[in-house]
Amino acid sequence: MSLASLVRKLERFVRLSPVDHAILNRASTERVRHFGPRVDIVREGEKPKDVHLILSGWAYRYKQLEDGRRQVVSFFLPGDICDVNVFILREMDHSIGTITAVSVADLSREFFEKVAAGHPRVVTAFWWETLVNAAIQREWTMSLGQRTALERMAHLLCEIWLRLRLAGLTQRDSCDFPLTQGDLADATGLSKVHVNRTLQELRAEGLIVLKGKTLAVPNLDRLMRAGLFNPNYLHMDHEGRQLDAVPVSPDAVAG
Amino acid sequence: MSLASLVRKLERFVRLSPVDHAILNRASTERVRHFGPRVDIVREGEKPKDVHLILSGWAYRYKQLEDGRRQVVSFFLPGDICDVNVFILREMDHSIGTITAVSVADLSREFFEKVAAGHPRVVTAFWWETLVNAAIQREWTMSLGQRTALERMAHLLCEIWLRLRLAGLTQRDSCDFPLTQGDLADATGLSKVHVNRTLQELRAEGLIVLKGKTLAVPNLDRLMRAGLFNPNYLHMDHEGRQLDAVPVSPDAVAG
DNA sequence: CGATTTCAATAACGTATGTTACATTGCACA
DNA sequence: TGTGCAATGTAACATACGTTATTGAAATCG
Repeated sequence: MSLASLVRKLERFVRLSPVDHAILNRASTERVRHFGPRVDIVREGEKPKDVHLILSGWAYRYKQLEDGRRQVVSFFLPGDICDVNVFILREMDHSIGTITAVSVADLSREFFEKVAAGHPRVVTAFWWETLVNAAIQREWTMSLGQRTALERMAHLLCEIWLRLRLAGLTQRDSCDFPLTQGDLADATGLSKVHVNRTLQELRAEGLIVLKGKTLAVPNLDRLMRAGLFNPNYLHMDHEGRQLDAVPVSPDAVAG
Repeated sequence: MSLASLVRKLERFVRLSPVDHAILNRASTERVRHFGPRVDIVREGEKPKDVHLILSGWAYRYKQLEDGRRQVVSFFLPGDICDVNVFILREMDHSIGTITAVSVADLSREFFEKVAAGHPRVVTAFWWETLVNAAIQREWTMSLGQRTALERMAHLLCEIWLRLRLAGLTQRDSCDFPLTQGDLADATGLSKVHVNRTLQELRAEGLIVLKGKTLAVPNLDRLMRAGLFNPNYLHMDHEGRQLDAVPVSPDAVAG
């Protein structure tokens, strides 16, 4: 229920001024909405009105075919911005639904205009967010096209783990993990049964401990190897760090 | 070898002023490079320097696993811009290679700064380009995760067809089509053999005529139905058309 | 313009993953 | 504090697609 995750994430990449912080803070407290778990925030076909900033909880973006086949195309974790500047499009080409209870800040067109006019660092940070999201989507294409079920699952878990860590939402080697096997099936393009088999296999190899709604990753390196995971696409490091002398936090990502 | 395709595409979405035209024209003639077919323009791991505008020819973006598995994650057709503002990232997470001979205009950081400062219509147009590319990537995720081989292939062909048409590169019901079955395999996540089988099936049903390096689509509607193709994700129509009274060209997309 | 490589086509066979069905566990809510 | 529904787990069986191999047809090139 705060913008801490967003700021933590962006500041790894760009140094934000006090004024930048102020405008972000204002935007993320002005119009906040709360949703229960498993409800739609936005539906395909609607006119996009605001950009959504996830303050807390997990959500996903999904698409559906007429016959019901459903694909989760991305996950939204706290600190994620759904689609910078979507409102320039006439209608949504996908839906956004919640997984857990979610708090969302609605960011208006005017907010982005203000940012564009007077907050170049925030503009850069939002471009970074946009480019990283595009890179993630490409990596999913790679996963679905080339990785085996086991690799795909391991890869997805690595990605979520690192994104959560960047947002400050992991403890030691464990994290909250509200996704059901059905969710994982829709995201990986596998059947629920095969997701179950695949998770069993990852468990058997000691790569994950997944029980209830918590995930533990005892050895991230091994899980990364199992998923042929190369973190470069998350672009978690950046030149700007040196240029602007942003302090590098101790749990900087391996890579 | 011209920016006609880019302008044609963007103007369907946003009305550009003479000054906008001028800056685009200048940028696309200042630093032009020519490449032969089947060569890399950019390699994964490199520092991104310029943004590439494809003036002529076909290219693709691809990623590769250490063991050689390769996925084409997008195609670039004339008028496409590779990644608006990539240079803010430290290194490329994918490679870009040519399919045919290709002419590329290199767009500098300074160009984008100039655009941001004084050409709001172009800014909007570039955001549109960015958002549509993201939507295309999501649709590929959908295809790879949920569509069968036949649907996937039909869908891809529809997409390419419509994008070519938007760029003004189709004649009646046919177009240039330089992709090999190997390229299609890398893009659809299928094996070359199965791509062949799938194309045979599409041919047998009269949905495509593909021979040499030309593709004909005798009945786009039928091909779209075979691919469960919904063109909304290409966002080829827009509110701005009414607002700015941009003339709608006669071959406006169905859907 | 013949040599060489790439591309397309087809067949036989193998397998990763899907499907259906049902049992078990866990958790929300009465 | 059960009771019902969702989520997980497992087995038996089915299939869409992959793999390997071979051939012919087109490009490409010396």
